[in-house]
Amino acid sequence: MKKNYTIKDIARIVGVSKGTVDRVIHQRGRVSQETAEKVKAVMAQFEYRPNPIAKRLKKNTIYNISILLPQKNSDPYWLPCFAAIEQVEREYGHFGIKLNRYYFDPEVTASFLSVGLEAIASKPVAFLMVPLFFREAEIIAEKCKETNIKVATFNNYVNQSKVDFFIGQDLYQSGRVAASLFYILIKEKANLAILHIDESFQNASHMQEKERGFIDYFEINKSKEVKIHIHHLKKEDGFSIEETITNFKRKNAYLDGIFVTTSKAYLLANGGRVSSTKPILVGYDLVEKNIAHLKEGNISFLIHQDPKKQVYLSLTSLVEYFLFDNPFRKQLLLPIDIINAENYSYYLA
Amino acid sequence: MKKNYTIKDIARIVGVSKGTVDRVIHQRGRVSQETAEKVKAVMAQFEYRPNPIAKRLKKNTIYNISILLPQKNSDPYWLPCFAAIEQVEREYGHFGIKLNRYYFDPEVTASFLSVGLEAIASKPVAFLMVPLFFREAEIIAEKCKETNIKVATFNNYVNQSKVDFFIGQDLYQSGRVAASLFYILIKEKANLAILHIDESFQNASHMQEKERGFIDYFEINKSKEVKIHIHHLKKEDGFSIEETITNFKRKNAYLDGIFVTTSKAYLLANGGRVSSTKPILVGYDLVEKNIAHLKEGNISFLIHQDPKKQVYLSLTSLVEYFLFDNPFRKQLLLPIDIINAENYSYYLA
DNA sequence: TTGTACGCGTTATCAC
DNA sequence: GTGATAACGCGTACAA
Repeated sequence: MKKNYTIKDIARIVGVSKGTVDRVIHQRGRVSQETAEKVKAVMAQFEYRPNPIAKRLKKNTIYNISILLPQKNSDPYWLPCFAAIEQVEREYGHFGIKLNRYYFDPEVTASFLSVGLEAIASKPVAFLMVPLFFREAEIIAEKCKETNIKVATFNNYVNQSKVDFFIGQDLYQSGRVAASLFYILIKEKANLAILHIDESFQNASHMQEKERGFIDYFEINKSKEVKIHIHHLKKEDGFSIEETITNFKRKNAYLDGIFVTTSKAYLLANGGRVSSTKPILVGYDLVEKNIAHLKEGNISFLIHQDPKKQVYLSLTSLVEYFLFDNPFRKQLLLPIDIINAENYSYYLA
Repeated sequence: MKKNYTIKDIARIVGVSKGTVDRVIHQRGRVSQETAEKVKAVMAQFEYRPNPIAKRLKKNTIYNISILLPQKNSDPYWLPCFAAIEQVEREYGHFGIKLNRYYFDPEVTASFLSVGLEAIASKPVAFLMVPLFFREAEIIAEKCKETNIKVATFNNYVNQSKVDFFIGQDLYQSGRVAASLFYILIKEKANLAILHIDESFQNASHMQEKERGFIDYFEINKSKEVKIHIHHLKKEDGFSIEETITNFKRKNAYLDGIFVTTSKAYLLANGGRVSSTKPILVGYDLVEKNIAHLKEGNISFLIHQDPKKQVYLSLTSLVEYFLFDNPFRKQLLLPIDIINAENYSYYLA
């Protein structure tokens, strides 16, 4: 049953005033050698820890954090992020944490850069972004470093030396997880495809890592005979993305399984079947359309990247650092959640 | 850019003193009708929320919470719980939260009851337990209700009307998840066993729920021909548990897969193979021995019940209730995490 | 019915 | 070098 010793307790025990103890704690000098020693000894003895509550009350400063996100009407993958931001606002608003949202158009590279620069123009203490465009992200990160703004990133890799914090998944390993699922889903022989569907922007390294992990897994586990085909799919001129997909399926009807490395697995699950046996589908992300097909049995597994948790943890890491001096890890890798029709509901919202 | 309005701001705007505003907030009366109205209006307009920091500093009370857990040298499943307790202590210690640990011997029913009663004798504001013995747990819960102690439970069900809070998994659904994994692991025809291994105490309903979910899944998904055998296994007199298991395997060598409903799947994975084809194993919990067999390929999947998260969330729910009046849900069901050799590492510690 | 003053623990300023 | 004191926002006892 330990009491929390206060600065007052320490002062009383040593026989000095609070002011003196405070000067020792904050090393402001103007304290004699011997009293300083005595104060330090007593603090150590009673395990004095400054009360962060009182500290906060006294300081009473506002910490502005800017957040750069894709605008709401873009990919629904980002939707849960907004809830995380609101949650942090609720939990830490009274600690002086203010979150300022900035939105860019994920179809337009220039928008990312300009809105990003706008976001840091107000000199927040920290800046959180999803670095969809790594070149531009680095430019912004460098600007932040110049002006002493902590830079946090989530979901997409960017050169680690440029940023203070990254949270996301190990993409190589998530490719392996996908492969391990296919491994039990397929028969002794199978034709599998890795399908990179990318409607708008480039995210090459992202996909490459998943591809590498997927291939590696089957290099190591050779007891089934697997042929892996790699495809990049973009919306073809004059065709809708759905038509492009249908075209792909027609041309590749021999495939037993398709690993979709983006959140677009539902596009493959959609529409009329071309071959009599549907290919096995494994994809990413619990967006509404994917969930629907998961329930129907058209998609076997989804890998959950938990964007909400990514945002929540990046923000709370920063917040606790500013409020309570809690150091944060430079990098956090979230679990690679395996989702099927029986357990998906617990991961929503 | 909203400011956090304080009681002083409100008082100044309305043109009264802080005291008056405070009386309105806490409905202590002794305020004229019209000033009360005016104050309420202004509070609503500026979205006044009392500052929980200042509140806490002023109140300066200590909240004792007692926790009843199995002693450390029992099932390693409980180990992560201790880390969760320490984390809550670190995060909330300065908010006046004190956690008091009490340990019972899970082999001895009477120990659960006596230590449990001891834990609540000191009149904590809340009591958290893992109700391994539901009869005794109810007795303790009733005692708590009499003395106005909030009762929280985790991991094991107990009559919900007796307790204020439960966190755990939907066991029926976890049985279904296990079944859905077997469904893709097996061939067109299979003999499966549900194996309840229970070395010491009874936990009948716990296992029954998992069993029900497992069977239901195959009732619904009939496209594979599955025969399900149900076995209860206890240490036989004169034999070690390992010998009992070996004996079981010999007698049931025809099984294609075994669903172990406790954390003891490693016992089945251990030892010499009896039949030439090993049965597929799916079990529960990331205890060290299970993980080892998961890596080796002897266990296909484990379902993670996240005891650490269970304890962390039960405690923070209680804590936030006492500190900040945050209401808590009576029941929280955690995700049913699907773990295999490729993703287990992210769920440890 | 209303206003004032004090204290919670910390920090910072000011006077000795 | 050191101690006394004000202030952060809130709750409350007490004075008016």
